[in-house]
Amino acid sequence: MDRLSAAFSALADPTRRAILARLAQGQTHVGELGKPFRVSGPAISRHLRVLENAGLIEREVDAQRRVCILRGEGLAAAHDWVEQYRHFWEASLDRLVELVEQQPHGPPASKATKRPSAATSSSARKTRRRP
Amino acid sequence: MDRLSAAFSALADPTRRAILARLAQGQTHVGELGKPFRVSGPAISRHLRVLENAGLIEREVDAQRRVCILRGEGLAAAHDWVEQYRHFWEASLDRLVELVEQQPHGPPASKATKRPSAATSSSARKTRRRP
DNA sequence: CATTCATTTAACCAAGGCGTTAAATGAAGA
DNA sequence: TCTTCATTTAACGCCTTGGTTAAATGAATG
Repeated sequence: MDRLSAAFSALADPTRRAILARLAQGQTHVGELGKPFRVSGPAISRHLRVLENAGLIEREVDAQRRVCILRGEGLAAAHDWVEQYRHFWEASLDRLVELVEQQPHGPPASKATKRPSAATSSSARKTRRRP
Repeated sequence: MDRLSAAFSALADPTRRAILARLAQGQTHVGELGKPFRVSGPAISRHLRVLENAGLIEREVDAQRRVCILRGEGLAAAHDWVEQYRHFWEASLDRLVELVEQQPHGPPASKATKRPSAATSSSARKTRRRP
């Protein structure tokens, strides 16, 4: 399986995403990682293997414990792939904003009833297009 | 299955990613979409169903043809999730850049042998952190 | 109306994913 | 060394996935 597919596949599981979220706050050992979930040890162990194979985490031996560390680089490829499509959802949000602003009872502090271009109105979103 | 998991799961297949890439250039019908792949019609049909259930595409009926349209908004959640981790891979790239710049035979036009902070050297990457 | 084209549904199979419990491994500590 | 703790491996079951072929559906066309 290619690296990109492996990453997306690993991210498709909520438990694994939660594990990554936990590791984002700092490294921990396997037992600690498994605590929040009502699954057996072996199940956690396999989730970690999946994450490791996808290049999203790394494991280090600390005596009888195995410490897991987030490897953010593994997410870069997935990020870049999705990033290519950013303009598609921003474009449709622009259309939505336009539509709302065209309504007779538009947003309170709105000065214009219709914005001139999609590029300007896309700034309505949290994740902005860079200027 | 939650929406985020569905999106990541849909993206985990190279054929489906290729279909999305094709749709990014414009809408097409099913037959056209399936041409590049050596899989049967039903297989393509099911890939499209997966993409549709994940909210990544939309299908419209055009006589005997079914036209597929990319729905970029479906990628926004996946993007935002991964985006949270951006600082992790940028941080490690910073460390790499630092390491390279510390070498005796560093990059030609380099002025300093060691950069002061991670934030500044992260600009070495294509996908930049916003200021 | 019969045929053909485009696509989906049905039925099936092989492979893989995710969970379990039981057993193996290996370091720490009594 | 014997025991205990932390984790992994092995072996099993179940459900999903991705592919196939054959049949159904439904619009277009002769």
